[in-house]
Amino acid sequence: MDSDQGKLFIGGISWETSEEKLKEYFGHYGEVLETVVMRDKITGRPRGFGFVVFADPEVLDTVLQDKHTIDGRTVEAKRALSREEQQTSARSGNVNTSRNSGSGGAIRTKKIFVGGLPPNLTEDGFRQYFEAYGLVTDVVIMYDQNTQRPRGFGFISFDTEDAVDRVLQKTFHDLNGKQVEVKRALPKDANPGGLSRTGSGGAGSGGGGYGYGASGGNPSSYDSRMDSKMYMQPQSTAGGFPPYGSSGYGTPGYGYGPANNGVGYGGYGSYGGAGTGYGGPAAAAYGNPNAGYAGGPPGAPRSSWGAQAPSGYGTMGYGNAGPWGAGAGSGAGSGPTGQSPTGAAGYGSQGYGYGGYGGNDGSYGNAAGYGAVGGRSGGTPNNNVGSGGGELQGNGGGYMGSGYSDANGNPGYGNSWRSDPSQASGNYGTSQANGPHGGQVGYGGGYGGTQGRQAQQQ
DNA sequence: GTTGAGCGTT
Repeated sequence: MDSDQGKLFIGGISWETSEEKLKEYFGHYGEVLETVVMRDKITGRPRGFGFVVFADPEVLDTVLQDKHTIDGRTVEAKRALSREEQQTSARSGNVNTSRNSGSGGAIRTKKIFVGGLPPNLTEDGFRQYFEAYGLVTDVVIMYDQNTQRPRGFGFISFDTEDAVDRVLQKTFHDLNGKQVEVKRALPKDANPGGLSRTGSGGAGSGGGGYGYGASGGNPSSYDSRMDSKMYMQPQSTAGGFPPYGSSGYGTPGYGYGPANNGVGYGGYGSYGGAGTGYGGPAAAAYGNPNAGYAGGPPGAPRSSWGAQAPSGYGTMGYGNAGPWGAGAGSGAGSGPTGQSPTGAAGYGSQGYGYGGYGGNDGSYGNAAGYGAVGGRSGGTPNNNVGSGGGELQGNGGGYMGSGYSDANGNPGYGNSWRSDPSQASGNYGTSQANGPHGGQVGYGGGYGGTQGRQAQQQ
């Protein structure tokens, strides 16, 4: 972590040792930017350790080789671990590795948290300094609600992530001789939890959903859409979304994603709700991704998620889930847990969503289109269906009816589908099972088919 | 006594 370059952890210090003392002592090795002695928040009693930050990280090499005795105690100096590393138990000696901060990182935001602000700093002064890095769209200095005293931190928003990256090139900035520390702003409101509810609840969230989908594969666009709501931040909060992260989302961006997803989904959900509206949010991506998923909720597929995740996710099923099969859907939405298991449900939903989607894209307008789709999907995945699908499409006509049956190939959607777990369609089937949406189900299937079609036509 | 703390409208 850049911010921790030049930072030493000093353990075992005397309770008598102050920041000043540390600074004086370590100042012999080089310029000390900051020292801190950690104290108990409540009692104020020193906790026996602190930190020293050198302007020049190379000084550490020397310091680390020496023994240090301060205030009569032999203290231990080590490279400071970043908070992230602390929690992840990444204990190797090299501190600067697993960090995604800064330019190279996948996570980007437009807002920066600025700590260590001098009390007398004005927003103007604050802004003027950062304007050197890009267009500043917002400046905030926080004050205590009661005392109106400056709280020592604030925020700077830029119009581009690039500007943020530039600022983050270094952790400490000198505002007229004062040192401030910059970090990416935390998600103010990114609570993984309530997502599905929230999202699905209001159709209004649709907008959010949109953004999401779009950004799905592409972290950068993310913020722009959700704006103030979500900020990704590399640190501890990430923990909040363990599942995702672990699953493969792997990249930080994704990990966070979940939170977002919640939102995004919501949006989708609304789509589904629309029922008619197939609208289409869904994306082309579906066809493939879903299939994979649906097919094998359990084991293998998982990995696939990872890869496809970006696109697929967004769209997928969450949204749908909401509307449709409440049960399943919500599960997925809620998230983390839902992942694999829910996946099943969710997927099914997805199918739906797609369907709708496809409808839009493709044909759209026609009901027929749907029908066709339905058939299609069925067909594609399954042998039998195949034929059916084709027909349907051609007809356009029987959207639901024909489509469905065909797709299933069998009367019993749910069952038949299930029989073919491996297939994407299978999932759809499942979703269909939900019932109300059965019609939609058809869609889902149709969707996939449609896509193929379109492609062919084109 | 050995790995931090501050995160939002003004």
